Amino acid sequence: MSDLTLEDVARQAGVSRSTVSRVINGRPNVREDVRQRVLDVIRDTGYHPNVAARTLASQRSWTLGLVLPHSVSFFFTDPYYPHLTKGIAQACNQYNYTLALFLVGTKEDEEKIFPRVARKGLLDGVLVQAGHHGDQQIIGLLVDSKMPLVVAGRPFRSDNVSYIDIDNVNAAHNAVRHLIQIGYRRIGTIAGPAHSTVGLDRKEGYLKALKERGREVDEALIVEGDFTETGGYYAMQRLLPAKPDAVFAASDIMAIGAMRAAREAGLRIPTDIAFVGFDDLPIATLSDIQLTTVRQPVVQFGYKAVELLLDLIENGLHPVRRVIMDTELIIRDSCGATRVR
Amino acid sequence: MSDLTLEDVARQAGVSRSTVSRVINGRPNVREDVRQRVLDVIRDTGYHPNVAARTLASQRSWTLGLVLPHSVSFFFTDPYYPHLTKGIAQACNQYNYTLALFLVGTKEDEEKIFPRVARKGLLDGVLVQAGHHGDQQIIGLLVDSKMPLVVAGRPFRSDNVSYIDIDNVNAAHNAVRHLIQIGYRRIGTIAGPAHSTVGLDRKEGYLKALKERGREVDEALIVEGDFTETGGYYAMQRLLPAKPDAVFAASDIMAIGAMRAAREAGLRIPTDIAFVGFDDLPIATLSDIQLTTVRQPVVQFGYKAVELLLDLIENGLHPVRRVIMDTELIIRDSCGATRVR
DNA sequence: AGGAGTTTTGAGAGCGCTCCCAAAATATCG
DNA sequence: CGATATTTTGGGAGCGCTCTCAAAACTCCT
Repeated sequence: MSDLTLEDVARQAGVSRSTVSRVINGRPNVREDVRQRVLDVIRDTGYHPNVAARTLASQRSWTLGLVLPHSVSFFFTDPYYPHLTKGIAQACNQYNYTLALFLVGTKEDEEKIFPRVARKGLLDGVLVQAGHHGDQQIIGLLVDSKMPLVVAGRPFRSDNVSYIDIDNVNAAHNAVRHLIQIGYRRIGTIAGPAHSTVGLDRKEGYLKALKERGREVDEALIVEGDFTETGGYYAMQRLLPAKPDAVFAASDIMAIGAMRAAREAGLRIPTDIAFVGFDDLPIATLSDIQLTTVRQPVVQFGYKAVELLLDLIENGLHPVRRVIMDTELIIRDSCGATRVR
Repeated sequence: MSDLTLEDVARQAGVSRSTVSRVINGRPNVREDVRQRVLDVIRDTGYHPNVAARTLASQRSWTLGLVLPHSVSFFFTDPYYPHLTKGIAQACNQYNYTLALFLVGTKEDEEKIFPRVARKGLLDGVLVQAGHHGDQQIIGLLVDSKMPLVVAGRPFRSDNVSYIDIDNVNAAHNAVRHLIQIGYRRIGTIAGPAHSTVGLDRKEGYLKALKERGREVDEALIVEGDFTETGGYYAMQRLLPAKPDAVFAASDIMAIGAMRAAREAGLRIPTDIAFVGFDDLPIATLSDIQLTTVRQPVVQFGYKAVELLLDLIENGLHPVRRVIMDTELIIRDSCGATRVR
């Protein structure tokens, strides 16, 4: 608790500031007995280096920023984000970094936050959750400032930016192909918003699966949701008149909402209508009917994103890195594959 | 982008470092035209002060820490926490503070995080989400270190610590009284864990309401959940044999789980069994049946917690502050009050 | 115009650390 | 055993800012 300085420790250990600094930073060229003596003093006094001083002198803050742009205001409605945050926080703990969280709520927030984030001195690197048109500004700012940056999710303009993503097209493709194979004829989709790469990619996968089998694409079977439960609910209501016998939702939470709407309309799942979600969050197994869904490794995704960022910090921004993580289709009850058809 | 320093700005504006510093910090005693000149240079150059240097010199980091101890590992299962975080982040943005997030996952995390948090230099103040036995250690550490500290939720030992909470006893009391007034006879509760103050307080409110009406307390009608959906589900299954006609759940998410169990057991809500939750998160209105619940101002709660912390930082740690926020019973369908009985 | 009071300005000393460099101590070898 | 190579150590400058204090520049009186 004492406000000890390096100096104090040095004096007590009978060595110089430099030596203590070496010990603290685990650098070589310190005689073993001296190192031990210093370590003892540090333990006894409960000394901890002053972060600000260290940052100033070394130009390294050991702090990473996580920016959640306004576009992820559904941070609070989609459990995906807490899980992602968990992975990120875990990695930060692991690598002894502090995590600074920037939740952009309003335009004014942006003005306050963006300069802070883009400026050296506070952050060693930044993670941005993106994939939305509106996120281009902060990404551009960060790229220009040469701040080490990893985007979680494919950004719209991805030249010169390192990002980590899953293969959304492929994952969606697999999911829909599965529905086709089971034998569904009228497969609808609740897509994500058109201004998000995730939404676009998953829809593309859906279309790809249909076309591959020579199916005609019925626009009435494609509706857009906003990655919220309520959004899924209303999307489903719009989808209902087109009489789908199966629905691929671009997120679990929308699938949940959609199933609610289906049930309200008197449909039984999966007898009357099948559902496949995306994410495989715990919530997928909590509804009355177990949701078939695309599992993506959310927590590891966050963890990996941090590791990628550290790589950029250590080894330079170029060449730009790309990481694509694997997904897996988890078959449960809601798609009807588990019962005889 | 440039790595400008105060010095550079001063030179360009033809003044001294001190004057620029005054301008930046909005201090008086700068001639208006000089101030303007400096401001212009700052704008033109895009200068931003180096955070580390400022922190070192002023002993103020303009950073607040949010510690989510291991006990809130359900950070990821209960939407309460994201909402709380939102309020906290909003306030930080508002007051120009940076928010550092410490998610304690494991014992090893504690060892890394606790010293970092308790040490001056990184944080100006700390917010701890608590109310769990296991949280006493970090609270004690922080109190000892004289770090400005606000606990969100009543801690077990609250002497010498400033905290913010809602009146859980009273809120639960109201909710259960409401059920009694409607006419339910066998009111059960799914309480929170006994090692949490929230769990204890809400249970106390439940008991208080029963006793007030001279009802006998049937231990079979009291089961414990863990603030997860699954926990609520299993708790309800244990409760079912006792044949309750109404259930007060200590959180919305547990109420959701409990209702799922009730439905599976063939009970209709609220005809056969009524439910009241606690929190009034958006999720309360998303199940097939609208949940009657105790509304607590989660987002404002977080916001207020930050304001309280800033008060401690500005005006000293003593006297210890206590803030209790109001709750409100929101009557919807699940309690059966909206239909004739 | 001169002096007291007030406001504005700048010099300089830190804040607590890192890191370079040279000096001191130790090891190595012919 | 002295000369050279190597390792260990400490001094000092500097990271970019704040803040005190005294000097300089203005006010406002009489």
